[in-house]
Amino acid sequence: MTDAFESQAFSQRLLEWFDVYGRHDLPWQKAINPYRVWVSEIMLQQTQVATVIPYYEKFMQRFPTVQDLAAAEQETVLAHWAGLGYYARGRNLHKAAQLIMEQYDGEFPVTLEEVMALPGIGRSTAGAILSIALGKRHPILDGNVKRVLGRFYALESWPGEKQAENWLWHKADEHTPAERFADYTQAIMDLGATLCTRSKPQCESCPVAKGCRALQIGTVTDYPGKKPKKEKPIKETYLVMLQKSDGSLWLEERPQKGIWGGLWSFPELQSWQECEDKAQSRLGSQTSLLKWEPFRHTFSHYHLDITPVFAQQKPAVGETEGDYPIGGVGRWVRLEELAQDKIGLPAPVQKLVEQLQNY
DNA sequence: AACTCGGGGCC
DNA sequence: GGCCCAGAGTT
Repeated sequence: MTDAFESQAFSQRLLEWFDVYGRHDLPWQKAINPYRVWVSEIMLQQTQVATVIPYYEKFMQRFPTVQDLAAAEQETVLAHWAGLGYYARGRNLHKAAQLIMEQYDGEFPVTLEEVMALPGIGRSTAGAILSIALGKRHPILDGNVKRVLGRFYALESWPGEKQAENWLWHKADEHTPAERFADYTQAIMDLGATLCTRSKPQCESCPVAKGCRALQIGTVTDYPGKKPKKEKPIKETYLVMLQKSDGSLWLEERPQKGIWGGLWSFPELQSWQECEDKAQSRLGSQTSLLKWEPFRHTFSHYHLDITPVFAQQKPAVGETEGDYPIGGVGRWVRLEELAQDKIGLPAPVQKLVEQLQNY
């Protein structure tokens, strides 16, 4: 059997399966246009469909067009992103919207090079947008495609290796048909998301089971090869909750780079001494500091052991009630307002807010 | 090629 | 608690 024939059989069987069993009712499959598809593709990066749907609905309601998104404040955009993670996606989406307004007069670009030049869009996302929304033939290579093809060919390498990735791109292109590539793009992602899943794949229902080398070998989940693992380092930090005698809490906007970039948070400090200094400068000397039970927040690449510190200002005679302004971007916010989910807060901070409510 | 960004699902 | 997910940007 030649490779050309195999490829055609692969896409044909996949498309026939997609027509019957594929997902055709996802929110971004309605009223298809480049903007709607683009937003969905960005939200779906490293994030599952079920998680994305409510965020997508709210986002599109607030920013129905690329014009609306470009005109919004970054803070507003990030507030709609809060809880989705990878906040650079939200910042890049906003930046790219403004770029599209300025450079393309609001019309989404149509070439692979132009689309890939937009912040937050790599080769795979560009291919998905161009094929689904603009009817152009481009392969994609996301996590689903890597898994499906990695199994179909019993790839022993980890797809993160450059050689393996190049080889997969070649196969992805080879399998992309000359017609119906928008449907094909959806089809291979649907297969990976519903049948060819990471664990417990349903090979008995798979349209390309015949020809799947991993299935022939027997242990499908052994393919493609796994990422070599390494130890996560442990870092320690303090989150200090400064509360004025009127009950309001001090928030600071985090720098764009680094964890929780652009989100509002309690000040993050490296030592107890810094917490004391911070409390002194913002709340004055009549302040009691209380260490709360430390807890762990784990990122993909390190553990962060957080010690919450509660600094409460006592109203005292001879001490002014106002704050003691020292440099730094921040503001006082009432607890009720904080708990209303209006401001995008990092998960550990949100958790502390809940504890403060019950305090 | 390795590291940086995460919340959530799933086992 | 580890691994993985509709990845891309930076170093």
